[in-house]
Amino acid sequence: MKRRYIDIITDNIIPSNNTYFATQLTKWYQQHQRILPWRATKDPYKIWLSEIILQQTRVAQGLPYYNRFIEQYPTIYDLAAASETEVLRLWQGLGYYTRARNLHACARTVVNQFQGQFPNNYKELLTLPGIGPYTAAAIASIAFKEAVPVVDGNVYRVLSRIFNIEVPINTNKGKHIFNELAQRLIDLTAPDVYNQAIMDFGAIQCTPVKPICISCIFNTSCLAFVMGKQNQLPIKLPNIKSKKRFFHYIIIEIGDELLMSLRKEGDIWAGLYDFYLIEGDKLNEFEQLTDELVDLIKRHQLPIEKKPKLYKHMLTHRTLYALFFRVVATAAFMKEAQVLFKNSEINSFSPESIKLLPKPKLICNFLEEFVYI
DNA sequence: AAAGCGGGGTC
DNA sequence: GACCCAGCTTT
Repeated sequence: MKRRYIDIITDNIIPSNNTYFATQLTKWYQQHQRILPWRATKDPYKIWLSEIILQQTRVAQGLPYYNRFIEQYPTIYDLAAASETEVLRLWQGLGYYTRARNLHACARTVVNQFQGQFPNNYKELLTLPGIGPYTAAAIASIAFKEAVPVVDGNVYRVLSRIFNIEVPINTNKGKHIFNELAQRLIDLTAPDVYNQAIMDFGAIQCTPVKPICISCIFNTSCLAFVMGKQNQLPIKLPNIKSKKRFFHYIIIEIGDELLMSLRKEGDIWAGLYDFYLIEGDKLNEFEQLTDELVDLIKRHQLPIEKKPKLYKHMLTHRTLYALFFRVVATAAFMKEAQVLFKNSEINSFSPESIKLLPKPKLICNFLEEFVYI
């Protein structure tokens, strides 16, 4: 009988139907598990919400957001009935805002096409917006006890160390091997407990830096620890270098209102509000900016106030440098400026209404520092 | 396969 | 500064 390549590799790591790992892990979990609000329920809505919030996000950072979302939207019907802007405002500060837009879209899909009930299996869950392989496995196993393994950052780390797997985790081959191994290790009778156990184990014991090997239940069988290389695993191909972007914001004041701009899809902060933005390949003074609105401001001879602070805003793969220029508009200026805004969503907002708009952290920082709201 | 997408914590 | 976090989507 022909054996698949993947079986030969994983057979070499661990025989199929091995239960030692799951048994030990579950025993550890019963003593050390974290008490988290989404664990006190089997409501797929709450489990789904927690999983979306926790994508690339630490529990400590996501927890207050989870509580606010449950308070604001106790059921999926409440979430589906909200506006996308309202959902983004509640998501403000958490980052990766596509998650919030997909969260909202998914709620509406479940309400409109699934009668308000989440599909109860991995394959169907995978078709919903914002639900990928990890999240589908988490919901299917935790809410519906389907025996599909979760493979997240914790699982890559725990398995790569215990079984000394040196295949890079951010490659298709790596993903395939870790998935295959995880499928062999999962407790088929309690996949919900097992999946949460391995993630808690990664978060509490087998941490990214300085894992607590001294008290680890696997410290006699963990191949990485035995070889003293737990800090070298998992292997990850190097990330791309961080690129710089240079933002020049023009803040246009009309009376006590400010012009705010709704950011479009296809760039960072889609769906959030900032100011009129001129991007360049370097930082420029106002006079050097080549832009229609700048020309208009010059023609009307409106005074420019350059804010003294240069903002340096670090994202994972971007470093943003931002300068802010303030202009007090006249009626004549605005009449001409409206023409330039015809293809954008730029409107004036009072300080009170600006508070309610979803905004990037950079813009929040600026507004706070210059006491605009 | 590679790139884009946030913000915060930690060393 | 580098790395990581209960990853997903698009190209």
